[in-house]
Amino acid sequence: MVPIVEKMFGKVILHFDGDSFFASVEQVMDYRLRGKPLVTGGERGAITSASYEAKKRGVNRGVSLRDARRLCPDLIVVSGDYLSYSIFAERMYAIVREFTPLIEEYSIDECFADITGLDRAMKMSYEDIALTIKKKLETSLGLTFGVGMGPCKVLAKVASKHRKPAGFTVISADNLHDFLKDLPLGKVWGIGPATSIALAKVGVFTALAFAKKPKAWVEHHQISKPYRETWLELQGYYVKELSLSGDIPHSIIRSRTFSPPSSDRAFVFSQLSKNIEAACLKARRYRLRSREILFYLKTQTFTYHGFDIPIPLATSSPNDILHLVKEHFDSVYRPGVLYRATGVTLKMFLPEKEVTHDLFGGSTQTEKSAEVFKTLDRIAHKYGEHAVHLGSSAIALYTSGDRVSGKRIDKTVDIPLVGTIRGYRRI
DNA sequence: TCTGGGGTCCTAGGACCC
DNA sequence: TCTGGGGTCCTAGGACCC
Repeated sequence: MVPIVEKMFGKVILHFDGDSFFASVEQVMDYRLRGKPLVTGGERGAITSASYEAKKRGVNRGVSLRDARRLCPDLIVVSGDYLSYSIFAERMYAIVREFTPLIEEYSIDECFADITGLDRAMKMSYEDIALTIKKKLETSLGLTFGVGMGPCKVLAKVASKHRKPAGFTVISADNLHDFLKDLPLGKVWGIGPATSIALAKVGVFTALAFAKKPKAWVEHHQISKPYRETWLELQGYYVKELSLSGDIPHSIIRSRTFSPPSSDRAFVFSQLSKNIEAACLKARRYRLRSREILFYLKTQTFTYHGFDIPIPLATSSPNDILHLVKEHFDSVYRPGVLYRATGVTLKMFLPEKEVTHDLFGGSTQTEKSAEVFKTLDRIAHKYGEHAVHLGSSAIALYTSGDRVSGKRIDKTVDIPLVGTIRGYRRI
């Protein structure tokens, strides 16, 4: 067999992957849940994470809640508590960061770390370093992690997935071939259903088959950049750089599905308003202002209708944005059409301090708004995210589906700056 | 698979310009 | 009969991820 790599690898990359992360965090936080079959995702009626006790009984992601309860009558279903999960994620990053600053916070339950050269500094083998970090994560957090080590992100990820709970796997030039030879392409990070089908059509089914294709083949088939990078990484080259944290996000998205779907204009607009408030809140947390916004309505048939609006003066105040959205809302909204979700994306960020002031007083208005929202953010911090909200978000906040809970809502589509104090949120 | 929510990145092709 | 050619910028939308 022809080796697919001739030279030894240059980089040492680790991938950490929390096992059944959400379900495990729930069990750490509440001892009564330990040792019991548990799933999270109750808030959406579908499983997002299953504990090992549940998995043993055949309850997994993809199984409907109804089937899950049939398989496992004593199943415990909880709603996702994403605030707690992200606190555990922060702790995970912090522990890995004690060993190296070169860490990519990839997702709420995963990260990559570059430990190249650390063997000399720590006077340990790379394997021992990986196991040391793994142990520290597990004892500090009370969770187990799958850990993979390889010369690049793609192979580190293949490795961490290899043995499921609490595994540690190393991929090196010696065993690369064995790991890839039976690995279906669709299981490789970055290769999804569309590309799997396309490659199957030209006779490529496994990761190894793809990795071994010559350059001429890759060029001839016009493989696009992300897949060329994957092709190289499967051979053991380091191509996909870690994106180190501290970078500002490229976009902030907020969307929410509502049930039942609605064609009520005021209701749909209000949902959008609520999303805009939430997106702006996050932008302010990063001290960013946006210069472009995209809003969309999603119909019951899963088609999206959106509108892109440039923002003349960078802002993170929802009332500024809502006035723009209001102008264009009716070029997207169609009476009688049933909508199931709205969403908003803030893009083109500028750090707060770099916002330029124009000559016509526009920026002073924006600055006043910004001051108001600074105060509101302090209130929100104390009383909960939607304690104070825009009038235009009221319907969404007080309505669940078509039923209005509590007081009567005035169904106007307007944007008064400040709404009502909504009351305390229980923590 | 009758389908949450939050992201990133890439490419084709049109608009515009000289 | 074949209408110049080339560059840059921008946007929509696809594909993928957890």
